[in-house]
Amino acid sequence: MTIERRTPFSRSRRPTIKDVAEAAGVSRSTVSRALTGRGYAASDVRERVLRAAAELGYVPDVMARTLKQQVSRSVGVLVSDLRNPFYAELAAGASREARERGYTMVLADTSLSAEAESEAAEALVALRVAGVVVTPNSSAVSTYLASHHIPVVEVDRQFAAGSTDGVVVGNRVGARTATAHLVALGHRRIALFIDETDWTTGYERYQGYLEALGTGDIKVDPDLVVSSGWDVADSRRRALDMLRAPDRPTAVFAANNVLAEGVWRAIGELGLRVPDDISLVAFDDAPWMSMVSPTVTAVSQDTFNLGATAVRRLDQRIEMPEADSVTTVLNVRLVPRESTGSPPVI
Amino acid sequence: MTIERRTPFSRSRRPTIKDVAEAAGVSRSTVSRALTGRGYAASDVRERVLRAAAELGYVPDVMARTLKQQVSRSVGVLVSDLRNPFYAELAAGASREARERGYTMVLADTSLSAEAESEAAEALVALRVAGVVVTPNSSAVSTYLASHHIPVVEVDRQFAAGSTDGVVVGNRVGARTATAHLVALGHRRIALFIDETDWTTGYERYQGYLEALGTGDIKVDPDLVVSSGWDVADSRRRALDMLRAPDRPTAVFAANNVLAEGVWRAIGELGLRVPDDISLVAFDDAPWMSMVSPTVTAVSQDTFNLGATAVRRLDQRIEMPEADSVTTVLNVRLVPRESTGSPPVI
DNA sequence: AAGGGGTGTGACATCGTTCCCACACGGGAT
DNA sequence: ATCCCGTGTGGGAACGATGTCACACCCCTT
Repeated sequence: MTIERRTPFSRSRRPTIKDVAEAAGVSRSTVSRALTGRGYAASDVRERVLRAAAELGYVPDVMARTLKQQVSRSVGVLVSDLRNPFYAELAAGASREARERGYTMVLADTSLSAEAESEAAEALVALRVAGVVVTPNSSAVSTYLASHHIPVVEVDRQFAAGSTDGVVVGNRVGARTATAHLVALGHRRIALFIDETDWTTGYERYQGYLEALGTGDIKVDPDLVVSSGWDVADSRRRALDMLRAPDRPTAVFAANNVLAEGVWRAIGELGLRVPDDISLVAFDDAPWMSMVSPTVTAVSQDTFNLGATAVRRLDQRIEMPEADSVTTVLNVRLVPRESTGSPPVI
Repeated sequence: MTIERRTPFSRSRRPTIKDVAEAAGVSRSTVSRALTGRGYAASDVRERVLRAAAELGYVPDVMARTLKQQVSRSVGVLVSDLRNPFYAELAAGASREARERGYTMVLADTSLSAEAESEAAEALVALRVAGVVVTPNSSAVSTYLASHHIPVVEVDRQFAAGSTDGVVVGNRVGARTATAHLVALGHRRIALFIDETDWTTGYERYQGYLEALGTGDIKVDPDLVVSSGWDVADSRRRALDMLRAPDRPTAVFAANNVLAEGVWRAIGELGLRVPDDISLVAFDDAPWMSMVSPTVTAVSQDTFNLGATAVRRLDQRIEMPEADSVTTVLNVRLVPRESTGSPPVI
């Protein structure tokens, strides 16, 4: 006679499909069929299985399921900086859409570091995610993930247009509209603050700026185009330098919300009146822009939708891996506010 | 003679440990030992294995590993609303700390909905995460996860203090300090805008408010305590009502950044001068508060650190599941700005 | 009575990894 | 010569779920 001894963990072990099977008095296969709804299961048996599963608090192990099925229901989302409301909102949109489509979202903040980005990408490969949405810092991620046959959607900016899907906004049009708005008000010395012009985002906003100047018959002054760093402090410093000069511009177009904040702070510190002394228009409408006084004219992008659209695109790509890659361009909208007016009369 | 035919997928199949083993001419066991560093492996063999793995672009399958080892290296993070800078920053902190400790982060935005929260919790159980950080909306999540033996850290607010870990800020002290600041300036009609008083956060901020009034020998006027909804619009509406009344308060303490925004907007719309007509102090220092004019006095919490600390706590809990539960209280700091001054003389 | 179809169930291999165990080899001690 | 140890390697059984396949019914038809 043997004494059945429970291990100390038997009570605390997570119930598996086997436990449910025993409780319901059927085989594991039957439990699987009853719970997933694939294959036969008599209604009374199904009933019994469901009850047993509920009683035990059984939750199928996604790991085991994915391992067996070789397809997972989670997506990776890689954003540059959650503290920037732009990325936060984008992530929020991605989160909502992912949830709606039954994906779990693995999110990493890559802090604008290429290293963190690669690390995160590798983790996503290891997790066998079904796809990845990324605001890329280089072409490395897309290439790497592509080599592992993981669908990628680049969002906000593109490094691998043509070979991977992208969801971006009308950067060129937006920048052109913003600059043209200034031109129409009579400005001719219009500065551009921009972080990079290598990425599609920066490049196109730059082009839009140039186009608007061209249309207005304004010669481009290279001194008025500032390639600032990526943080508020740097942008502020550069803005202080520029605005202290005697031949300062009468208007500034800041190519994103961070740069805009730097310029805005510099303007405040120098005691310049907006828009009487200087006009300001920003690309990307951050919450503070409609709260400060005067409010800041901005090109507004539907950032939440940007994230949601990216996940939607990713889902479609997962469904149809072989379809041609698509770049979706979302519209932007100029929101005129108080920070833009006629240039000062000299 | 047979023609070897590659299946269409042979090139695209992800390399497994078996492929590495064959390429290196050793067994799977040896590859595993060489790559993980657990167990013997001659240095030349290790070398060969490493090279083979790199060449094939082999990335171990986390699913399979977790399934075998029964412990995962990912944590779940459940936040209420990524569009609120408070939660975004908290998530950013959690993300950084998770990365540093070698966890991948599964994040879900629960949109303040109990249903989304439960759904997300179930997904996390299915994923067999090692632990969960949550800004809870009810005690349900903690209870549910506890029943599955998944460690939980409640952050910002607590529903299961005593049985689960928590990381919160000094709500009572912060609220008392903020209110006392107003009292010290001479205010006696001080309104409180608060969303809920059922949750620890709201309850304690309320208590702090009461304490400061008590210390200042001020009778509490229930009409001045507004239980507003959770959005800007509602808070604004309530503020408009209150501030239009003839016996309006001379100061408002808004218990979070959303309520503060509503009140701030209402003040602006009514054309009241701050702080001459009315003073405003907020709990939770959102970016806009230091940008608007006049700047807004606020109780600042180190939100990023809140998220980071929560993950750190979770990691410790995962290491020592049986230790007593701990509630960590982070300090807050009153940042006096321009929105608070002496009450108007009647 | 034999056959056949529909219905329902269970055995078992499988996914990719880990890790316990067995074992092989060489050298040193007895 | 035997034993034992240290070093290194491979075999094979798990982990939990799925799904194919075989098969056992029962009822109906011929």
